Amino acid sequence: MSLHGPPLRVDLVIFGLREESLQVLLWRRGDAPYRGRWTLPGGFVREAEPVEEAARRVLREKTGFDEEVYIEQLYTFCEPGMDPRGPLVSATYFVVVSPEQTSPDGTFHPAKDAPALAFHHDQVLRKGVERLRTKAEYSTVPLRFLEEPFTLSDVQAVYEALLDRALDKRNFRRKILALDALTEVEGRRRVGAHRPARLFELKERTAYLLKERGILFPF
Amino acid sequence: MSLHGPPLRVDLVIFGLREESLQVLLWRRGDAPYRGRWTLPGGFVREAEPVEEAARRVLREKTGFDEEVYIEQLYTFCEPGMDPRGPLVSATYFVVVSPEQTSPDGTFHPAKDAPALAFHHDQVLRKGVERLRTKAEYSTVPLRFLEEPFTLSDVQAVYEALLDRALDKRNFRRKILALDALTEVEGRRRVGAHRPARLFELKERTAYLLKERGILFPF
DNA sequence: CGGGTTCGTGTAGCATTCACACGAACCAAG
DNA sequence: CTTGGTTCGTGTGAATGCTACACGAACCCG
Repeated sequence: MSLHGPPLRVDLVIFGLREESLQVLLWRRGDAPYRGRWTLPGGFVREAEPVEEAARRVLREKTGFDEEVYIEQLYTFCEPGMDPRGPLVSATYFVVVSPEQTSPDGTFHPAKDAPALAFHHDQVLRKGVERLRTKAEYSTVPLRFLEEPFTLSDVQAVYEALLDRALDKRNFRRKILALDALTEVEGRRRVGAHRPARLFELKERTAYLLKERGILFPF
Repeated sequence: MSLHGPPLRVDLVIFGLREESLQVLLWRRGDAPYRGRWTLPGGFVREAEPVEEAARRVLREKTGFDEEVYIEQLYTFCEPGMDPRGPLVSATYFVVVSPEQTSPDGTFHPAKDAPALAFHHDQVLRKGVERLRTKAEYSTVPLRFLEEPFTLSDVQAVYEALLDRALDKRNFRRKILALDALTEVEGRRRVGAHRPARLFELKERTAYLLKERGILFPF
């Protein structure tokens, strides 16, 4: 029974959508070990700081994203050998940002064929991708990739990117509207010489899980 | 950036099924603080010990359960004030045991209307119950409540207990068998003056999640 | 005012889900 | 050995939900 434990870190898997492709925010390490390798953004938890708060702080400090993001705990890693410098506890968080939230110092990489990461971060990224995929099937979390207001075509594009297949337009709309998670707002979006599109917002930013026979996909 | 972090513990939510009611294993604290209050079983992680290994060790040492149980990480808690003695990281695990695995030193309590727990353990228990409920809908984890071999009526009883409602016998059997997760084994179970029941085992103990349109319930 | 492109909408066939009832197997007791 | 009581084990039809599919509407630009 120890009076203190290993150093406690938070590491973040930050997902964004750029040009219809799922991307993850990476940093390049400046120091040894793993100098020059890519890592997930992260940092140490301060004394008497709640972990989740630390995660939000790191998000703010290291990426410039504001607090209007979706964040949830992903998994906690602690195995000797994770970091050559010594034992470590790494609490990881899963973050979804919209393109509006910019000015990260890191750079976004496509989530498939991301480069090999330092430390245990490959493992973390894999877990994040897996989590995102299940969220895409059962929840409205993917809507957090969008800035409000958005069109139904925007929404469909998000789900198609995450599920990596085309979806039928009419069926998709029926389904997503049946969730009763969107509200139509005033105005239309007009772009190019096309019919303008209706605009929507999330009804409640908190209701993410679809209870009650709420399996969204498959189609 | 600290050279060490707060002490690291594991705390366990251990579920069992007794007489068709979901129960959770609790200990009574002998020392201050919270002397005499109920807690989840747990313990500190040793130096250079992987957390999951610590969880299995605690499970073994404090409850006598063998390693043939279902265990997965639940959530990691770390907020100042969780423990009056000081800061702490509590990695929690979710465990399902069958009635066969006995000789715990703690005692089982019904999961609904469990007594108020010490520390942050009420929070942990709530999270565990919630996790179990979703597992009951999407996975075969509930089968781990049973000892093998079991009858289909046993299986139905487990799901009915977890979902807290009656299920139709014929539909249930069709559905559970369609998962192709069970294998029939030799022999019958005969009990009382009744028609004997066929016996089954889990086909693979590792395949828990139902992919591919695998929503088990609702009916 | 005509062409090009995206937006927005209904239906019919098919598959899945649900509701529902009764004979079979067994043991115990008479 | 027959009867009674209880659990085991099984099929079908109706309703619901899912999927596949095509075309007019709205707009801007040239």
